[in-house]
Amino acid sequence: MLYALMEGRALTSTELALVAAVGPSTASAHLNRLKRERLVRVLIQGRHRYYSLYGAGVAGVLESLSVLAGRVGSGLQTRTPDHLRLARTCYDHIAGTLGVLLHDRLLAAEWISGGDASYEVTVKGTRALGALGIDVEETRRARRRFAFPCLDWSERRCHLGGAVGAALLEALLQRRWVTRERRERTLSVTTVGARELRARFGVVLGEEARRRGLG
Amino acid sequence: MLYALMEGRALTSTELALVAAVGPSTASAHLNRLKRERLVRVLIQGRHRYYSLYGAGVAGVLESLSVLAGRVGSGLQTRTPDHLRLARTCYDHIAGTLGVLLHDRLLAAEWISGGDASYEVTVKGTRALGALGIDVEETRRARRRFAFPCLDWSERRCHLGGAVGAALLEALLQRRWVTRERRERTLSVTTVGARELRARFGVVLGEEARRRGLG
DNA sequence: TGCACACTTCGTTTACCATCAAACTGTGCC
DNA sequence: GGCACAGTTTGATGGTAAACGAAGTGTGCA
Repeated sequence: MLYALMEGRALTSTELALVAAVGPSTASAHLNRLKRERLVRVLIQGRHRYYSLYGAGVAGVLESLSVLAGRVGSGLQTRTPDHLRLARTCYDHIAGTLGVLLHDRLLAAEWISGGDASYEVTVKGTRALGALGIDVEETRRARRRFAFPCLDWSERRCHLGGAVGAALLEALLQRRWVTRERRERTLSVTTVGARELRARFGVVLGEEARRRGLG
Repeated sequence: MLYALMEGRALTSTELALVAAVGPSTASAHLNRLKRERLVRVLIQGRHRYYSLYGAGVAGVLESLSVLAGRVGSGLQTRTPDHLRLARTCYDHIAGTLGVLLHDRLLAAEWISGGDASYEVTVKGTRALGALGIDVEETRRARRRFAFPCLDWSERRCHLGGAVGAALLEALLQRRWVTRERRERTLSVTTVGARELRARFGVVLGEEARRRGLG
């Protein structure tokens, strides 16, 4: 949860529960404790509770801890379960190997452009996404960040976040190119999905075909 | 155990068991885990196993954690041994009461200026430090942070970190105004040092004269 | 007014981890 | 060789904390 908050955005308790892959009641207990110990602060707005890191000090410690864990573990730090590494959701968009590959292809094909803090969707991209049933102009009107590079936890590279990323996930789910696993953030790529992703995006998930059987 | 090792001395597993108030077998289990995770290293000498922190990174994280906990814990935090409180090194610069006092004097005398994230050395400061044998321009070329306020673990106030801080410690050691204690991060102020620090910086370590005898 | 939603509180269960005693390994010393 | 010491390994035990479901509170929207 704390690392999720490192991105700077304030997250609701439900979102944090998803991130941590625990139930809402469990998340609530944890967040209460974190609040009591002054590691997070909470902003109540209507029926939402927005949690964020308490201050720069906390962020600093987390940063130094992660550096230590990274430098230290040498081998064993990337102990992310395989099913989560391959394809999963990050909030409401696609993360994991699949997310990163898609992101890179979108950039290479010039569907999106820019970088750093935010992306734009090109004319070419608008047309191509339209063909997938995504209305980019409508997406643009959502009251949230439009498109941005979101650092991938397991891959340490970027995938596509924001309203466009969410719309893309929606579209892939709609067409059943990917499906959600129950009670997990894990995504499965279907047989059709694997073919289409390869045809349309040039994305090949080598290990995917094998693993999908395992669930 | 880790905080006990923060003093710099290598401790045996029995000593660490005493510190943690657990049985030797429990301590052994914990130390094994810490070793596996590269938080401590062990040096086997005869039938003794000397444990010490794995590196500066670990010490840094512990330091920052304790600072954070200090803000948090409210009551019970300042149980720092006196010899460490007075004067010690923090990586390669001066910390403890002496470090904080020096820092405050440097600011007040306008040898350094700025604050927050980093300091500059003023013209006046460049001249004054030059008189101590410190070439500020050369220091500036070091590939590291130049000068910054470093939060002091025991004092909860800032001392001077970075290349300038390191150069200052070097200069004081060179002139034997302070000396290193064996196997510790503790620093001792010599008789000459006490006089000079008072004359040149207006720094008075009231308790120092008394304590220095104890070593 | 009523329902959906966000989130919390409560009570229970379960799994895990810390701890210890006892037995074992290895070193040093007489 | 034998004893004392330093430390580890093993197996058993108990306490605790993490997790969940169910029920409750409060907010927003139709």
